[in-house]
This record gives sequence, structure tokens and C-alpha cells, in this order.
Amino acid sequence: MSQSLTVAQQAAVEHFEGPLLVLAGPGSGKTRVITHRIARLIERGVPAETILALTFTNKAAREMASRVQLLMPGCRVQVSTFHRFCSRLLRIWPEDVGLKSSFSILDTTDQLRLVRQIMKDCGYDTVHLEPRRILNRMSRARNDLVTAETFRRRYEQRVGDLVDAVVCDVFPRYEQQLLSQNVVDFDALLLHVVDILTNAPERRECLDEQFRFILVDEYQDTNQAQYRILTGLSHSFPNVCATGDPDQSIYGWRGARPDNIAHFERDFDGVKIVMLDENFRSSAAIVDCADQLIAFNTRRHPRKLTTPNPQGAPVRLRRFTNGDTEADIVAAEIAHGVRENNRCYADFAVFYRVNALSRSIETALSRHGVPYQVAAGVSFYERAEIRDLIGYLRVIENPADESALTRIINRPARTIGEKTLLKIRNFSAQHCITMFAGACRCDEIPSLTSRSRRPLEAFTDLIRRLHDATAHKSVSWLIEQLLAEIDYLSLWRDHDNEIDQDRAANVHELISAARQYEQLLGEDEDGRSLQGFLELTSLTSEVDNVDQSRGAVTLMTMHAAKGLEFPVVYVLGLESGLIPHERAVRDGNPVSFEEERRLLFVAVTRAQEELHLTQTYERTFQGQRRSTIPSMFLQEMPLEYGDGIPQTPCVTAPKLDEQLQQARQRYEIAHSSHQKPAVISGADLLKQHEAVSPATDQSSLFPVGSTVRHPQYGRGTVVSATGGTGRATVTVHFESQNLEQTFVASHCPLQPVG
DNA sequence: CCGACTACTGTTTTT
DNA sequence: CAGTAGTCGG
Repeated sequence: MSQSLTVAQQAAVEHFEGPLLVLAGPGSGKTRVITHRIARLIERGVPAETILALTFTNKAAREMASRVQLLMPGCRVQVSTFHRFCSRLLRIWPEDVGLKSSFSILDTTDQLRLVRQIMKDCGYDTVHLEPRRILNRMSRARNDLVTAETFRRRYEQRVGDLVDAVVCDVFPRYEQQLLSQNVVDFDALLLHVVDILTNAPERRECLDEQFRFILVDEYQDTNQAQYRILTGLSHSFPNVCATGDPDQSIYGWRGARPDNIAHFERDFDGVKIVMLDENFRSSAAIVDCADQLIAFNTRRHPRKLTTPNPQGAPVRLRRFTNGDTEADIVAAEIAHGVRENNRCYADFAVFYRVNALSRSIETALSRHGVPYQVAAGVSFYERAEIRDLIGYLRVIENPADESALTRIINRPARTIGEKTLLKIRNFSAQHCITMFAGACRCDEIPSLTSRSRRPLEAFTDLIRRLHDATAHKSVSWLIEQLLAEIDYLSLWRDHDNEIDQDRAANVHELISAARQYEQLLGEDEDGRSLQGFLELTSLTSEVDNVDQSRGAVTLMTMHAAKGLEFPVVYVLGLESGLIPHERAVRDGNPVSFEEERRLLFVAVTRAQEELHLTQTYERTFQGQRRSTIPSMFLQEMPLEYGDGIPQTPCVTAPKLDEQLQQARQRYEIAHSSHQKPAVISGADLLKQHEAVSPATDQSSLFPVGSTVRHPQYGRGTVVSATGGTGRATVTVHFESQNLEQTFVASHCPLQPVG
């Protein structure tokens, strides 16, 4: 930290006004550059309030904020994630986009619930056509700033498949529902701000002027919406400093546009570019590995990573019989490292491609008495009991929030069942009021018996009372009052089983989280404390609670690892199907395939001193044991092969097409040998009827990659095919029509060719 | 209207 | 395997 800046770093720090693009390789001191740059700007007399630093994760924001504080104690630079920044803006001008400032933020589960509801309303079969698929497509479109109307227009120009037809129906209704329920999802948070910036020039100018200097971290991860926000804020004062690394772009699947980096040069005049290629983080052996690996990506500016660091220990690959052995040995090694080699637990990190792999390591680590922290996808706030209580808080703050309302209206059970809910929904729709308002007027719903009215009245009364209390009561008071009123804890208190104790403990953890939040808030703000607390809970994930100073081994996915560094890193499960992930290979898209390589690149470059790669001969997955095939990326790195693994010579970069084909073949082999033949009964097929299902396994009728003929569309290639009971479909891509169509095998007009 | 049981399905990655 | 959605009987 105390070392001086390099010439290149200096250049980025000293650059004053005008757009600046910092292309920073891993470990090249990017965060240092940003924080020093902020400090330098302030030194130059730029008021701290006019500086805005935007990041993607809370973790990065917090890290940056604390480092700025270290350099410039007490300064009020705004460091925030894109989402939080947008949320704050929308709290100020909610009516610009048709919201009220009490809007709540939906998580993925809420989104799915809403999509499912809408699909049902439209008469779609949500069993065979998964709401998740619809949501994914819609979200992808919205990330790309495609509106519902544009989506429909494109579809009508015959681009798209059956699923898109459903999206056309759901999309506008979904957005309309968001507004009428006074809620936003993660995408809408950004989109509304884009809307303000494009349609309200006076607001845009005001913000542009307020934030004269903007710094964006991980620029390669910006999606179209974020990009527009950025440009919108930097029109009159184009003092944008974007830092990023195209080789670390790993969020393409959620709409990130790494080519925003190229656009940056196009959209801003006189961009100054600074390249930081020197890696100060890792040993030469590790940098070598990373450099050779990433060189295999074809769509990339060639770049050579260098380091002044010593060679260090070779990067070693080992292979174990199965996942449990793998986990056990890694755990034992970590324990040993701490006991004998003067390491501390926090020096170690274990990465994996999918969260599912964390479990075996967790058990192994606790068996060896090693403390660990997991940055898992399932957050504290997603646990049922927590979601219940948060649901209550959300309804109290924003009674229009239907996802929250339907979750909690009958929890704990108060005999408000599906039928009652449906009657309220219909009544509310008729009178154009929210469901909560409808519930309040349940005496006007003739079909409701007094037996179902009574609990409804009690419920609405409870919510109203607590809502009124928010004006002068704290969040923790609210939660405790709520617990008392609905006697919530008794749901879990009865037995002395572990799960119930966990749940009760979680509830108390929520209360203490609320207390902590209140303390942080201080005495000055009283009224909106509930709103702030809810915002915190919806925009914070478990990953953000990972704390490297906690004296524990860190377990996380490769995605979550970005931006971090550890002296010793283990990367698990270097197997075909896992990395590159089966799904990234299956869709045959070179873009997603190369993203897998970048992901491994990110993982590898987290290590400072030691990097250990492991794989197994057998992997138990979804209850099935399968033998594995080594990841093809392994032969792209100079490794030391341990324990009798046949040495595969390091290859030189072949053409991308060949690599892809290789990967696909391997994947097919790996699975076909263990595939049980698809047995499809006639009854199952009838059940299907015109349903569209996601691809899961291969059907023996139409192997993936084979050519088929369709009477109408002509020749096509099978993209995916499902067997399995209850669903049997084939998805075919017709190159000449630019069309992807899914067929139900029972009445499938397809003919195999050749 | 509620709870219990059974089928089924699938997770890449996250704000 | 494990979590969930959907079904059935009281």
C-alpha cells in the first residue's frame, strides 16, 4: 500500500477533466488508482459532493468507501452501487415514473410469483411453460432497453419462438403490475432512472451538474441501462473515469455489454486511455498461467500480463477419487497450513463454479475444525421466516405490494385461503383498487361469508395500526410488536428440534440487524427508517457480508470472487461440464464459451502466492454419480501435474471453432455413457399437449446437433431435446429463417435427415 | 379451508 | 438429494 504509484497509475490519477478509460488487468492496482484519483481531485479543490463513484456490488462499494476514507478522512464522496444510486434517485422523484416514494423492491422470487400470476391470468399453462423462462427473456430484453412494444414489434416481424409469443403477452402486463403495486424489480430500478434521464431534461441537467466527476468500477460489466445512466450523467460534464478489464467480463448472461468499453471511445470525445498491465498481486507462476489461459480467447485485444514478482511455487493440479475426498484433502491442507506454516485461516479461499459444490467443503472444513464463511446465493433474507417478517414490513410500508401481501396474509394461518384471496382479487380489479384496499372493503364483497371476513378485518386492522406506528416507532419496535401480535414465534417454538431453533434464532438476528441499522442511522432521521431498512434488506446479499478480516476461510463461487485477493486459493471441480459449464457449451455460442474461460481467468488471478487446482474422477450431481472428464482449459495453462495424473502437454491456441466442437463432443461423451434411455409413455405425451418445456436431457429421437427437416421451415439443427417423463420436446434452430422453434415430440412434424 | 403426502424437477453464475 | 408445487382426504 505504501509503495509509490507507477508511471501509468500516476497518469490515471493525475488526469483531471475529460473522459478517462483505465484498462486495468488483474492485480494492477485499479482500486488504488480510483481512490487516489478521488483524493487527488479533492486536493485540487473539487468539492467532494460532486464526485460520484459507482460500483456493481455492495462489497466493492464498501471497500472503495473505506479506502477513500483512509486517504481523505471525513470527506463526503458518494460511493454507491448502481442499484442503490438509482433507488435513492427514485425515492426523490418517484412520481416522475409513476411510483410513490414508499415503493418496495422485488426480489427474484417475487418476480417469479408475479410472472406466474400474470401467465395464469392470461390462461397459460405454468406447469409446462416455466415462468422462469419467461422472466429470463423479459429481463434480458429490459436489460437491453427493449420495451414491451419493441419486443412485440420484433416478434411480429417473425423473429422469435413460441416462448417469445408468451413474453409478448406477459411483458406489458408485468410492467403495468409493477406500477400499480408500487414496486420495482432490479431491472426497473435502472430503467426508471434511464427514463428520467432521457425524458426529463431539467432533471438530467441537474444531476449532471451535481455529479461533475464520475468514476465507474468494473466497467466491462455495465449493461445497456447502466451505460445510458452513465452517459446521461456526463453530458455537460464529461468527466467520466471508467475502469475495467474486458478479460474479466463474466456477466454477459445478465446483459452486461463488455463492448461498452469500445463504445466509450466512440461516445466521448478525446478519451484518454491508460493501460495497466503490470500485476503486483500474484507470483510469476500464477500470472503466467493466467496469461497463457486467456490468450486462447479469440475476440480480444492481445495483451501480455507481466509481473515484477518472483516465480513462486508452481501451480499444481491434483485429481481425487470423488468430491468428498477432494473436500477432505483441501480441508486437511488448510488446517495443516495454519498449524505448521504460519498461515491464518483468512489467507485461504476456496472457489467453485456452482454453489452446489460448497456443501462438501463445508462439512469437510467443520470436520477439521476450520472456521469458514460462505458467500452463498441463498441469503439470510431469503429464509422463509425472514421473508415472512420482511413481507409484513413491506406491506406495512407499501400496502399495494401484492407479492408481499399474498405471502403473509395467511401466515400464520388465519383461514384466509385461496378462494377468499381470489374474491378479493376480483373485487379489487373491478374497482381498480389495490388488493389491500380491496381487503379493507371486504364487507362490500357479497360472496364472502362473515366467517372469512372476520380474520380479514383483523388482518387489515393490524397492518393499519402498525402502519400508523411507523411515524414515530423504530423498525425493531415494529418487528417485536408484530411478533407479539401474530404470536409468530410460537410457530417455531413448540418442539425442541434444531430447525425450529434455527428459525427462532434467525428471527432474533433480524431484530438485531434492525437495531444495528437504527444505531447506524442515529437519532437524526426518524420517519423513514422503515423504508431505509427495507431498502437495505432488498439490496444486500450474503456475499456482501463476507469479511476478509474475520479469521475464516472464504468459500465462494468464481463469480463472487471478482475483485478479491487471497494468499492461497483453491479452485475446485476443474471438470468438463462444470467449467466450462455444460450450459455455456450446449448453446454453442462462442461468446458464452469464452466467458467461461474468463471466469477461470478471474478465479486464477485472485491468488497471490499459491494456487491449487483440483478435480475428481467421479462427481455426484443431483444424486447421480458420474465419471468426469478434465476441463479443457487445463491444457491451456502451464501446470505441475500431481499424483499420477497423466501429463497432458500444454496446447497452443487452436481455432475457436475447433475448441467449441471439442468441448461439445466431450460433453456429449460424458453424458451419453451414463444416460439412461428416455422412456416416454403415451399418457405422458398426451399430458404435454402443446406445452413448451425447457431442455434438460437428450431425447434419443433427435440427438442434439443432428440435422432435421420441417415441412414448413426446412432444414434445421437440433439445439436441445428433452426426454424424461411428463415432457418431451425438441428445440430446433432453423438457420435460414433465423428462427428457433420448440416442438412437442408427440405431434412433431420433424424428420431426421441422414 | 387446512394439513399431509407425493411427484417432480432441477441450479451456472447475481444486483 | 432436496426443495417445491400440486393433489387428495378430512
